[in-house]
Amino acid sequence: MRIGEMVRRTGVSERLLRYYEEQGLLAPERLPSGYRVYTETDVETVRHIRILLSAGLPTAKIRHMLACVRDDGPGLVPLCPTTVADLQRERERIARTIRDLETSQTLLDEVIARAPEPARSN
DNA sequence: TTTCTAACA
DNA sequence: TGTTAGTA
Repeated sequence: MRIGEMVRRTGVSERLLRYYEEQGLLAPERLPSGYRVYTETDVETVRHIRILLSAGLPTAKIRHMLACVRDDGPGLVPLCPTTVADLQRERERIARTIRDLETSQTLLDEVIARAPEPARSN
């Protein structure tokens, strides 16, 4: 199928589908005209990409992860032995980011709390 | 009409 | 990411 149908099937915009290709996440074949040709597998791959992206993984990690994942309907299943470790590492990275943001939030709360009454009316 | 690339908002 | 221009 060409990109138009992919947009309908996946709900992902043309722009984004081309971007995923540029990032090495998809590799559709080309017609002599230069038009991209996608397969059913690509539709599935886009679903995986969306899930991994929602999980906060960068496209570079997703690129390696795609070959190591299966889809049993309800969710993704990590296959390669390194995949689980990679996911745990990402989880830790996210946890670290959350902690940093909480520190920032606390700092802001303290500053806000010291504001004179009239200025705090937000 | 649909898609492509490249570049700008 | 959206949008746009000029094509094939």
